[in-house]
Amino acid sequence: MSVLKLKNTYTKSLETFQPLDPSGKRVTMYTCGPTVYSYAHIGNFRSFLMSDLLRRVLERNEYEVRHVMNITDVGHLTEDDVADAQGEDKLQKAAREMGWDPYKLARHYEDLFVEDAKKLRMKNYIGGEAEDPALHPRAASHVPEMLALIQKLIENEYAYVDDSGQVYYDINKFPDYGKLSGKVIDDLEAGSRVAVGEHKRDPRDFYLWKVDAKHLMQWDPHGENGWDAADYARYVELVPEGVDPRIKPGFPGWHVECSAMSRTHLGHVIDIHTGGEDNIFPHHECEIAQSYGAYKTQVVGPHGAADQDSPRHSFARYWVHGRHLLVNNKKMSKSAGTFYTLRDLLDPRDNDREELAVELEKSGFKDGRVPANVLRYALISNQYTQPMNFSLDLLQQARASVERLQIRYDKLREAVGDGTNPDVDGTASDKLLELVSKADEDFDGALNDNLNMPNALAVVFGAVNQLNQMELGPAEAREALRLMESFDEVLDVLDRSARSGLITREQVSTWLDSESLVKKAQHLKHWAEAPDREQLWEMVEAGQLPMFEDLAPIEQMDADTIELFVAIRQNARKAKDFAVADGIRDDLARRGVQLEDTPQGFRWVLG
RNA sequence: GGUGGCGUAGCCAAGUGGUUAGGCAACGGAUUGCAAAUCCGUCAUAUGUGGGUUCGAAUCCCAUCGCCACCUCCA
Repeated sequence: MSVLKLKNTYTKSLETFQPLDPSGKRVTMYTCGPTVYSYAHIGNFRSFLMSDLLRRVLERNEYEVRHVMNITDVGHLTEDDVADAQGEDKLQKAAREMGWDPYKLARHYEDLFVEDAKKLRMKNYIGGEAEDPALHPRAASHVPEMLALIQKLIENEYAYVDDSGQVYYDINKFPDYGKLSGKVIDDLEAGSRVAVGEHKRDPRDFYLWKVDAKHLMQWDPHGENGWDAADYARYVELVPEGVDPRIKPGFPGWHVECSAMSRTHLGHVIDIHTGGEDNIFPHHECEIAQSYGAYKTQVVGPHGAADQDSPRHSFARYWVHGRHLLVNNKKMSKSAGTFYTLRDLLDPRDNDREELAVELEKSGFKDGRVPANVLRYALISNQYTQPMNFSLDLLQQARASVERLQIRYDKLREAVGDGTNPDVDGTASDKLLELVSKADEDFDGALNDNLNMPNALAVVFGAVNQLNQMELGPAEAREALRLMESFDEVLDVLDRSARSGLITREQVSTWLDSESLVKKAQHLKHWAEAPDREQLWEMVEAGQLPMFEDLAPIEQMDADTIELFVAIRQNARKAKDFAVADGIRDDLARRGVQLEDTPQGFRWVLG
């Protein structure tokens, strides 16, 4: 097994990954999650999927990953910046515009986000993990922890309270501020682009606690006003002596939430912290400053004793940042019409994007909708260290790639069968076993090389190509299927249900010669009085096929129905009545069943 | 203005001194009643431009053009 290497933003170098856990098993990972004031867009999801990919690669390396991704539902201002905190809270602004309570708005968009995340197969929202609030902490529910941290900062003299009762971080106390982003802090022109807060000691100081009477989400640090009962009980426990009396009722700064929540749910020092590249400065820089100021968190580098002499004043050992997604090589822009939420692409017509739907239809997307697995593939298909230029072309290519994998997967599944064939338990050829183990290893190698997905996909398609050239027995198919499933543990783009089948020529000729065809016809529910065999043939021969008009919709297409039409079609083919045969195939296709003639028989695929 | 990054065939995208990664598209062939799928082949000895170092450069150096990001809300 190759060794996982990651590009650490902090050191700007490729580092071998080693967890902090002495047993070398457990890995802690924190991702800055969405601010839930609107729909998440595909750029957000590219970033979150990078974290999902990293997590899956860690699991492939047999680590047990505890992945926390927060929900920001308070404190993120419209004009947040390094020097001052002007502007309105993003959530509050959106809530005001919709005439909603900000808590309601946050939960609304959080719920929608979770729906989207599930569709994109983000593992931290699949299964039991989705239900674990500790893995998806909400900022507004962690005000006790944030105030405790703020109090620590004041006690340690890394923060100060101004006349109005607000709290600021004192940048000058932390010389390492700027180490993550590589910024020379003196170069940040003090106050030139932002209004200097009157009460700040240095214009670059950032706020930890803000006082604003107009703000709807408020907490009183010295009483029960604004508190959820359970949170307040925890607060009293966490800060029994109370916080600095000068702090006035208000709300927390954006940066402080991640320091507090990652510590609460993952511990003092964590292994990996991820986010989008825009988070590097100032958000993550501020998180580092806060955690160090309050708890003196520091890490020695991953390379062992040599680093003991120069610990980094960071609470995360590896910082991993994804580059942004662009459209037409520019940032997404609503005014330029290049802004896409996930929903816009999955279901444009339901989201008032008729033009987009038409464009997608032109590109061959059925009903103008992009399947979620195709979007997932597109968003993870290049390396996270490169900006991604999103386009319809990219989506089309992703669709073709996913289809190629799906077709191979389906055929392998058919070859393995339902497990009743005793040959499945046989021994696969050495050649096949070698192919499988090499592909699996190369796939690891590519992913472990800083998540090099293009190389990993080259391995996948190389293996598919080789498999396509081989005649596979059941035992070989079984091994090959395992390989595909192993790839898909990371990619997660395949439909793994039994969605295809093969009807042999022998089966069809049996049906044609027996009453079983009529039985299949009678199976169709809409025939109150099913035709007998003779009537059925009359209909077929007359090319009437009236059953097509009101055939059951796709969800009700089952094996019997498909088999009936395959038999009828085969009869027409034998009679060289290709118009009827092709008509049946086209009709089935419209109902979501692809039919293929192969030397072995007739293959059907749902989808 | 400061800092960082990128320019690889029609498109996407690896490769960071030495045997034309891979995918998509298009076209030709095999197969097929027609399709679909699959295979073989073509596009392809491609690397923004101009120099330099080297036996050898997409890869290193210099210059130059173009694009992007962060520094200001952002994933």
